[in-house]
Amino acid sequence: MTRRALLMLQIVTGDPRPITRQITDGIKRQIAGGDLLPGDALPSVRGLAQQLSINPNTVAKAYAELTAEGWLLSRTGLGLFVAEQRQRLSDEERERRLAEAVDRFVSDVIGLDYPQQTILDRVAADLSNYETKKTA
Amino acid sequence: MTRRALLMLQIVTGDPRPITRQITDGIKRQIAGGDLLPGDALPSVRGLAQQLSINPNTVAKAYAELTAEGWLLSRTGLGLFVAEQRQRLSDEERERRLAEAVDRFVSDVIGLDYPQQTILDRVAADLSNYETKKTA
Amino acid sequence: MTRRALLMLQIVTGDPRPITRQITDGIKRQIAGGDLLPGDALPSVRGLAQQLSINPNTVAKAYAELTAEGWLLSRTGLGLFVAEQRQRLSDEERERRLAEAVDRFVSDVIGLDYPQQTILDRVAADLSNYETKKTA
Amino acid sequence: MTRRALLMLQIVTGDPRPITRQITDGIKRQIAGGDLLPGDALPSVRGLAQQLSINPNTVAKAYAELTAEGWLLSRTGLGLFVAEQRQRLSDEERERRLAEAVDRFVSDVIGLDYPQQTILDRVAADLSNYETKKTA
DNA sequence: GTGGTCTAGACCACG
DNA sequence: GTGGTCTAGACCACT
Repeated sequence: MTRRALLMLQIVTGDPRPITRQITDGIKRQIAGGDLLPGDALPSVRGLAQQLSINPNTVAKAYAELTAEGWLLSRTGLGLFVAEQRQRLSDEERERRLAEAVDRFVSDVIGLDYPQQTILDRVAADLSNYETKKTA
Repeated sequence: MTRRALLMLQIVTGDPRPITRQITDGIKRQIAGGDLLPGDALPSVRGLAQQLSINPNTVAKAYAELTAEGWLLSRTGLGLFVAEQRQRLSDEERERRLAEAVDRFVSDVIGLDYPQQTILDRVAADLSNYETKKTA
Repeated sequence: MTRRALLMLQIVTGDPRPITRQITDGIKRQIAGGDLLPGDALPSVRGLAQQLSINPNTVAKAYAELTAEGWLLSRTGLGLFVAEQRQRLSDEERERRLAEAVDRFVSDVIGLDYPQQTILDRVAADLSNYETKKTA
Repeated sequence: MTRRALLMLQIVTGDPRPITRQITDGIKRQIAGGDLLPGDALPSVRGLAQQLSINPNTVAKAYAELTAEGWLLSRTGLGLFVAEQRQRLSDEERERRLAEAVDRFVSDVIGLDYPQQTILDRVAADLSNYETKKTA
């Protein structure tokens, strides 16, 4: 039996991230946080597009990216489902991506004049939403 | 007396960041890290463009952004200098930028499957390069 | 100095593969075969679309897939370039993909009534186009 | 005397192949491997559909494809049976299919960075499951 | 009904 | 000039 996910997503027009990114980020977080479990069915492309009042192609693109990255699994005619999570990337690639993300993040927050600890706390707070739920 | 900065900058072709961003990031980090001091003069647009083998327009754009954000100060006829103290952003703007950066960062590293502590350590390590130098 | 690649590609309408796949396959083979070297610039999206008489979006999609898979590197405003090849996938993922490809291939050729050796020779012939050139 | 085949088939949800393809592949392999012999009766459309918990239309479509390709033989009122000998495809068609399969396979495994010999060994191993049984 | 592909054309950021 | 995003609508295969 497959659960049909509700997907609490909302598109924010003022968000600097492109719509596709907002969708992929939202879904990744829900999977990482345990709100979406492997095997769960996602809303249909057309359905989510209507719900968010955006073009179906935009949803399809977001879904395609998540599928390519191994988060989702497409079963033609049936729909899209949350995939079993597995380690797809090599250690070198993971390290490279972490380094890149850290570099970008630090460049972003430099000059905002926040104490280092404040920044770390904020990251930890956001991050811990996922660590804990996944192991629960 | 004004120091004429050397600007140890290099454009990395493999870097996903646009060139403008690479320049602004590099300069911001050098100022935050104390390698560039208030009053130091920056290389001329043409000079830096030649040094980096890129289009002068790109350098000019990077300088313009840094000036707009208060990192640099233009003294007409003399060139650009590191500003005495940066123009403070409003608290709302600072908070907005921090939240956005954290959000993006967490989305980037989710799914890389690193322990939370590892991620925090990496951020702290990069961040502390600047904290310490600034207070020194 | 960057080479601007010629890209001997042609779209075959009778080909069962979608156009996007024909493009990605063709480029992957040229990279794997050493006809395209890291750093080489690819034809522009619009240019290749015109050359192949297809929609620019189709080319863009093919390029985007190759970029996501690490074959190409996008430098906004400059164009797309052949990336340095590195091991992006974990050993488990590589093994999984190989197994899947073998399984599909065998299913495809079963019942064609070719001797096993004939099939292997054909695979070897195609495969060796790339192995040898890469090490050369 | 006709044997009623058991058909050790199972639909794998994680499989990227459409369900119809999973069925046809499975049956073809069992025939090629000698597990299903000419004259053996196949499970009814409804029975197999129920056994696999899938839509009867899907089973019917798979059976229709196999019948069209000469693997199965329909005896009206009695059901479907494994054909005595498959209808031979034209040499041109066989060659076309082999070339297409090889082309696709090589495109799939390029970039996985396996030594050519490893790939060939894997294909040979899978392939020999059928060659040997058929000649035995 | 489902997702996937392709076309067409507009708009934006970067160099 | 470059690629990237989004919209709109047509067509196909699979269930």
